[in-house]
Amino acid sequence: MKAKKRVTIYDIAKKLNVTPSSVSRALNNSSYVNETTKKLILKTAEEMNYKRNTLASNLRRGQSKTIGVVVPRINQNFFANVIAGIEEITYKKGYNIIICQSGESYEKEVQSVNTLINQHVDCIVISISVDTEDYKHLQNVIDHQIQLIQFDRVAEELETLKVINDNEQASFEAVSHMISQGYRRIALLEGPQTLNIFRQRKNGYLQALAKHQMPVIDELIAQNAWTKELGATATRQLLSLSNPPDAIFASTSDFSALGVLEVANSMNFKVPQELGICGYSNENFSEITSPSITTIDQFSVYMGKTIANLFFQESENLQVETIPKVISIKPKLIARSSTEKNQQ
Amino acid sequence: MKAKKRVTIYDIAKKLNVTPSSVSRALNNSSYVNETTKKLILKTAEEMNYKRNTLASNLRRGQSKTIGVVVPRINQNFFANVIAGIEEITYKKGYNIIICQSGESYEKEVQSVNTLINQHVDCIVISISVDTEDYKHLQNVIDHQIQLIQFDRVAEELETLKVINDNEQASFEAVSHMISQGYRRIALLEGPQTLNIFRQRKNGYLQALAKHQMPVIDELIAQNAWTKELGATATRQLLSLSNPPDAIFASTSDFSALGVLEVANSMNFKVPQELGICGYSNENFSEITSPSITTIDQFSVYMGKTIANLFFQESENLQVETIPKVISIKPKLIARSSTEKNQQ
DNA sequence: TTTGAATATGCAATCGATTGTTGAAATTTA
DNA sequence: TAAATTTCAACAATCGATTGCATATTCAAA
Repeated sequence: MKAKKRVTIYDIAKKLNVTPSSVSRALNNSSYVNETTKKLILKTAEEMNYKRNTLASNLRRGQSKTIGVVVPRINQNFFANVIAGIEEITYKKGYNIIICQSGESYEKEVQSVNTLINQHVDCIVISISVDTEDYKHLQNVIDHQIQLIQFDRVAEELETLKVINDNEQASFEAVSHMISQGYRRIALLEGPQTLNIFRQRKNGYLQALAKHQMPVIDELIAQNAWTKELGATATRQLLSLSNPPDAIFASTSDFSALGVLEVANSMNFKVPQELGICGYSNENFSEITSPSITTIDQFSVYMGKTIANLFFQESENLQVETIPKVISIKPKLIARSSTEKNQQ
Repeated sequence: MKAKKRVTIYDIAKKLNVTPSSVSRALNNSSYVNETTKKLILKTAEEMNYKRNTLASNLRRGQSKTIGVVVPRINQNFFANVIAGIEEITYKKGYNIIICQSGESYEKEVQSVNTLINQHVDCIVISISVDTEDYKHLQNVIDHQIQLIQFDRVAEELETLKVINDNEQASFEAVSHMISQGYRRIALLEGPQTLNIFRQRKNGYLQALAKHQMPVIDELIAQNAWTKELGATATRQLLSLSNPPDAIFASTSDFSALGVLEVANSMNFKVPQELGICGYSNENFSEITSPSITTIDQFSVYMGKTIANLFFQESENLQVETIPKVISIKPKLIARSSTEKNQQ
């Protein structure tokens, strides 16, 4: 049994003794077909189990109705949520999304972007990897007239559409909250400063300290503590200082905050009385640790929807050139037990 | 400034005064081109920033080098991990994946599958939604000669490639473990029985009871308790019984197990002494609740890799018809504090 | 009956890349 | 040097759907 060929508009045309043009017009609901023949064609197409070849259609039309998404990892809550949000909107408009993971590698990011350009996607949505330090591949996207939307981790100098969180503000609020709770030696676990989001979060931390006339103590700033393990290691060092911090802001993620909590427990620091903890991202587990962890919600699903809507707005709005636009979503501080020093 | 057209092989051909055929051959590294011209063409293509139009290429070649994936939700740990696993393998082979979410709706699942057929994907990987009760759309995939791989939640009667967990065995082991820990009245939170995985987990539960000559008590089996909220509600009822259970197996997910834990705490049942709890899926939070929750790891990323590898094996193996094949992955029981009755 | 408009359909080019066939030039062999 | 062979490139068809233009048909108005 050899592979049957798929049914094409030619097959339908032949069967009904009309031209492929008419079949195509009928399927696209064009007005230039007789109502009767249109119905007949649609009925026959249905019967013959015809499926349009989107490849051919897109080639002819010069668009693909596809959006490419590049993220470091899809099995990371934040990114999975953003993608879910994007998909929810694009689906309704009949668009598909192609997903690529950069795995935090520059090489793979470039390759992913190239694949998407080859695929003639109508838009590329990207959150860059830690490794990414030059943006030729992104410039390339623009040069190919493909809409580029950066989100969360963005290359600031590139003038593209951006959907971001106001990290600095959120971070500022988190640290201010800790100060108002009575914490006085607040340590910072910072992420790789190549990523703008981590720079912004550090800024927010510094500004909150400044606003409250508190000194910046270098030994309380731990670099590159952006996983649970690295967070734990950094915490071990911090808590071993002769004058240890009374609070730790794990600005990178709730995972590192979790590392902090575990080390604090094992070293017998009482949370939140002797050590306040604040994380970032509102991972689902942060609510159920004991004590529950204060964190920052980024409205990730909403962010995804915003990205998709932005794309559709821009593509309907037929300006010759896109005006670089930045949509900033204000994250929300979620105060929980891990910073309730006052109440104790 | 009007949109520049993209560079095509014709542009390259014209510039170098050769034919498009030669350009194509050079780009595909065919042997029917002179080594010198090949190098020249490749160099020029590079300079002109040429990107192959995959649409045209695929149309001509009759394949798309694309795999479609349909899952209920992508921002659910298990599915996100499976997808990550698939992507890891397909990426290396130069394949793309297109993701669709069914959102547990039959309608949307059918539409997603149709879109993927239209896209001429080479393979469709699917885990069906709760709502799905007929399989015409899947049969349709087969009729279109598209490789179909079902995973996790599968339509058993359809003869396709399948990658599944041995749910029954895992469930059997989990309940046996609880029995060996000394629990005697073990309740079951079951999921919608339309899904095979939930039927299998129930079977495992029943078999474990049977093996240990324990009676099946109807009032200890709670139907449709497959979210955190539903799990909590069911638990409230179970613990209010005149003769409440001394353990609850939340066979649907760790989320419902979490619901159980919270209700147990609020109703002052001591876990694990007075109430044992076992979940399913090994969500990352199950390790850090207090007490930590016993659960079952499904090796989700590995499952994704298995799926992708299976596809490539089958497509290389040029048999005329695929032999329905089922790969079963044995999940692993992870015993934690929530079932440590013995040790207390 | 003729003219004009409206409607419906056919024809053929096009999107960009691939590939089987053919023929010319270059190289090897006799 | 002639014949045989190899190497390389051109030509043209093809994948399936879309669409501008041309033509045919129908019907109504003049």
